Amino acid sequence: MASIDRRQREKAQRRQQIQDAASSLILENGYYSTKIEDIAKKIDLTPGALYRHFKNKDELFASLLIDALENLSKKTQVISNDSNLNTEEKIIHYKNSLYETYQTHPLMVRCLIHIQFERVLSNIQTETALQLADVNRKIIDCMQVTFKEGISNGTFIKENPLVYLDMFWGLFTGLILWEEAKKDLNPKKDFLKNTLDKSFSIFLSGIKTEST
Amino acid sequence: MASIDRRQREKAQRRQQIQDAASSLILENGYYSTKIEDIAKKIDLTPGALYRHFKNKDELFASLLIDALENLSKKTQVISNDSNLNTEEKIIHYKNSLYETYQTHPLMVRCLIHIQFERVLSNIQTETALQLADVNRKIIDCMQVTFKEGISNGTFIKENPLVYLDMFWGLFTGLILWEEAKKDLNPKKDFLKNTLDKSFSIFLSGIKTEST
Amino acid sequence: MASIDRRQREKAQRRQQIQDAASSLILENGYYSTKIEDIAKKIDLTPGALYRHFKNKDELFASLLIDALENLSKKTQVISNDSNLNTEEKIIHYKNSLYETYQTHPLMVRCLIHIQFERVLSNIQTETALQLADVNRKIIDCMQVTFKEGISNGTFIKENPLVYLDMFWGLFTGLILWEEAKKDLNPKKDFLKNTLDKSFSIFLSGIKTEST
Amino acid sequence: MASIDRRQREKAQRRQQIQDAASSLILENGYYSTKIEDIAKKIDLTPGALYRHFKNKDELFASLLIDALENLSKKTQVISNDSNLNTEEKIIHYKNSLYETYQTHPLMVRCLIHIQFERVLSNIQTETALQLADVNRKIIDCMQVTFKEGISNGTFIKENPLVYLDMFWGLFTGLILWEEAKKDLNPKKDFLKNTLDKSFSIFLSGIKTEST
DNA sequence: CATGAATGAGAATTCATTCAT
DNA sequence: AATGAATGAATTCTCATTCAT
Repeated sequence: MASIDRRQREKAQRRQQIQDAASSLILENGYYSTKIEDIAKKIDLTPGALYRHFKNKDELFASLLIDALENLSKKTQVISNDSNLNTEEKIIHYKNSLYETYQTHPLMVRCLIHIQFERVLSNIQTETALQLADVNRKIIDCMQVTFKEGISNGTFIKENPLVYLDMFWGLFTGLILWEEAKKDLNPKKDFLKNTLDKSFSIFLSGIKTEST
Repeated sequence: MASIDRRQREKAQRRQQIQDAASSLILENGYYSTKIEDIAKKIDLTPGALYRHFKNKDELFASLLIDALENLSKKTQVISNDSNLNTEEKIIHYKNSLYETYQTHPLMVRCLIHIQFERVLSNIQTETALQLADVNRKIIDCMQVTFKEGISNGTFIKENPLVYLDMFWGLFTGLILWEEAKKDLNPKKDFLKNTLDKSFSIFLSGIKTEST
Repeated sequence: MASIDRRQREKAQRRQQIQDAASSLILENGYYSTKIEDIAKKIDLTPGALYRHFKNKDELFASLLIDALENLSKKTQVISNDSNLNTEEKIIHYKNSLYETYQTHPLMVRCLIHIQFERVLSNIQTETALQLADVNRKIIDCMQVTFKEGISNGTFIKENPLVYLDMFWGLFTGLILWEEAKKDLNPKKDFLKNTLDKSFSIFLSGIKTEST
Repeated sequence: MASIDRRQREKAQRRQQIQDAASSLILENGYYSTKIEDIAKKIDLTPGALYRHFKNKDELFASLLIDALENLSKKTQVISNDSNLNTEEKIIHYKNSLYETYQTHPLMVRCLIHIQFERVLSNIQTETALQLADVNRKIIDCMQVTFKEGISNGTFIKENPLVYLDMFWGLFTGLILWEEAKKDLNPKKDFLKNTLDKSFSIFLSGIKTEST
């Protein structure tokens, strides 16, 4: 029995190993340049072995995305329900969670963009696609509730909460993209955290009512 | 002699035709799904013929990007030097120019993102790469001057002008991405203009000094 | 214009060349042992070139079958409508047509069997599948009419005409299989024609009424 | 000692289990779609374990065939030597034995066809190949004797007995193929027995002399 | 200039078979 | 005896690019 447990643990570890290798290679060389063989080689395996863990390349890539989003989703729920935080603090915590997730799963944004722009991941099972859509929706819903809350309790200027939500996501995604691009040119320094913090502070100061 | 002129004009037209076809196909199917043969077929040409006009696929794609950026660069210069506009108005004009460029060259953002994220266009000549970097820098520089100007004339809160510039670009890029993704889900309505306007208005209200 | 004609002719010739190469290789080595690369090599092409003429391997193989069956279908129609032939003669002509088709398209039976037994050709377009089903049905229908005719005009013993049709086809297919198998062991002599003729003569003598 | 016996019994059972699984999967999905892993999974075994019982895939498949043919061979001998049966009855009993064998070992025909048409089982040991050829020959010989007997005792029209033998086998194999193919289209009813009986009755009535 | 068939260098995926545990 | 992860050799298919006509 214990050995079954160990087997499962080893299997899960191998899966994680593959995901890590894929993740780092995508990050290094980009999505389309990352070949199954490269991933395999990175962890001293043969390409065929990967197919024991993932049905195909797209499923492997989707799994990276799902893991990142699920991680983020959990954090978002906690923040949303935390009665110790006021609305403004929640938004700041959301931003920090996004940043943390990005730090540990830098692929999140990259993958999201690819899925959005390239009709990528065409070879995934319906179940996987649903899983993706589901976790995605959960995060959005959760944040939208907070923006609505802020409007009704007078923290934020009256406006369609969707505009705030869109600006929040757009700002985050765009800054990641932008700073990553700059990092390529000058890899020594990482200005992302600083720019993110300042930008979201401007964002908040732009949507808060006078009284606050 | 006149016939040489005509020939050159025809050649330029052909080039434009190819760019338009490439542009619309990339927009429709994504960057990686757009095949040389598809582009050729779209304008009743053959794959081989494209190579008379562009050295290779990457050069063709780079040319799309350069054209869009040059278009934007010109507009940006004009705004920057327009003494009838105050600083805030200039920012709004920049945003509008970006939006116009995006409307006529929707690939700009898409391409920028690809170049940033995919280390795409690896197969371009040094000259082309320099051209790209150059026009890119011109735009950035121009906008940065305006943000600096706003800080020195008291319109904007004192801050590193690069933060404003980054937020400006990040916000624009991110919103394009975000709204395009949503358009896929619900293609009926296009909320981009509205969200852009409101977001940049929030942005401005967040960076302006009390007195303004 | 003439050159367009020539191009089309050349293209058709190439297509035929591929079909011939595929046909002879399948015959030699069997269906599953026949690789795209072998076919290409046989006519001094590269694998990729085949895909200009056939969407994929299954489509190529299906085309062989369709060509053979269409060939047979035409002959069958002619026989069926030939008022100079009595019913018994028509059956003999059907048999001879089948044999002729088998001689020029030996794959027909082989393919039919594979399709029947192996759920092969899973990768064909709906259109191709319909084409196959259609030509198949035409042949069967045509022959069934003749058997019905024979029963109503008193040539054949009263029986479900489908039984006669099934026996006709079964006998033909089975003998091909059987004699081919024996040819492997002793390739010098070809007994098929003789065995076919005698067997169909026994078949006819078994279904004819006394009076005939 | 008894435990050695038991061990051998268990081993034989395992072997049978594997054969049954293979048999039913080949029948369901076809020869080429049946993977070692599927067979193993079906009886809660692992791929590696199968190799304790069969040297390789081809040997496993050959064993199925040999078993079926040996079963048939025994029945054929009994019929051939049964002095209570006249020649015609023997032929009918052969047909029924074939049908029974087909019912319990439906692979027989399928395998035979594959071996004949696909040069399959290329990976078997000489011994296995000889075994196959041997049991095959036994059956043929046995039936040929009966046809010869029928000719000499005046039951059948004078003809090369090989023609009768070929027609007998061809008819049986062909009908199996044909009816199985039709079963795919309309799985509700099984017309095989009826068509077989009627076809062999026509066969007999075609080869019998007037006097019988 | 244009053609378009052909190339050639991959890339993903499959699977019988092996082997350390 | 059994496990099952891993191998490795195929095999199908793709596509930017070239080149004889």
